[in-house]
Amino acid sequence: METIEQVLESKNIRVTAMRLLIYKFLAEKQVAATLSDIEKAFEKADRTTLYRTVKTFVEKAIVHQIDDGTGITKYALCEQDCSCEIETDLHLHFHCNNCNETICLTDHKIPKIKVPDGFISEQINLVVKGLCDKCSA
Amino acid sequence: METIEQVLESKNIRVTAMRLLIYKFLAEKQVAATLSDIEKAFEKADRTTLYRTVKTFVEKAIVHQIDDGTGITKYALCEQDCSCEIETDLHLHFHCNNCNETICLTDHKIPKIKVPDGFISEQINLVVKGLCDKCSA
DNA sequence: AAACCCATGCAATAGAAGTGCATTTTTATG
DNA sequence: CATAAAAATGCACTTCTATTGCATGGGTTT
Ligand SMILES: [Mn+2]
Ligand SMILES: [Mn+2]
Ligand SMILES: [Zn+2]
Ligand SMILES: [Zn+2]
Repeated sequence: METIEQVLESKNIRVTAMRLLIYKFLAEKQVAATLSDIEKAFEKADRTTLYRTVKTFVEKAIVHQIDDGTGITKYALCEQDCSCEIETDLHLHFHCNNCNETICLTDHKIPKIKVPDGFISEQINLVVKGLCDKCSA
Repeated sequence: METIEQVLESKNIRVTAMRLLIYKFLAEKQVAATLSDIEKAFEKADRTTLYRTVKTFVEKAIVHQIDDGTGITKYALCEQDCSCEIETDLHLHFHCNNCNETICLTDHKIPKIKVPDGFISEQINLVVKGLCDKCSA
């Protein structure tokens, strides 16, 4: 089992207190977090620091960025050995219209999508909206 | 062949000069338009009017709203008899990473997506990014 | 003609995202 | 250990999209 420090170092991310805290926050959260969620969790810290920390995580590919259509970017830790870049590895995301939370469905990969002749597919974003398991009962 | 006036009236949208112009603008455009595109096309008109006109069109379901992941909402006329709401009728959208335009692939319906037990799917947003036919050559 | 509804215009606000620069903290180097 | 360099953090400010309140005015209805 890798420690958080090891995860960060393996991606050439300097270990700082703030980064450890944010990583842990994302790891414990079962749903994708907005920057504003992170702000609320760390009120002492400056917004810019949180913003840049998450940005670093995204650039170094330990966090992926989710556009669920709400207009607010969400973030979630990548799975181990995830290759966010590779099209065939991407999972789909579910956004609950009731509780407003967004969940990574890491076991549900995106099916092959056909595009017209002449078009070249590089990335795919697939978001399903509806009711999550907690809200559908 | 329905006139624009008839289209609007059939959806209980009052016909005004502005609305006819915006409808025509969207009809002639081959790609999805941003509010800012519409602004540039009608510099004499107030932004709010354009905003509310498009909003009306969306609410009355003659225009659909596209979130292509750029963070800027795009708009495109619905196909005739389109039912934007119904999951099975939705087409996918293509966003070109080069020319930055977004295109409705109205002939490419979204495949059936499986979600985990307990989740209820109501809408699906599928955006493919890459190179469009004009940019891939 | 009068009353009313609704589209339009203007001004202001909200909210997310991003940037420049000063300061502090960490790391590297002698 | 002392010091210089590099990187992270904090604060202020900006940009850009989206949205709302309120006044005005044109068209519709009675
Ligand atoms: Mn995810
Ligand atoms: Mn479309
Ligand atoms: Zn829910
Ligand atoms: Zn293109």
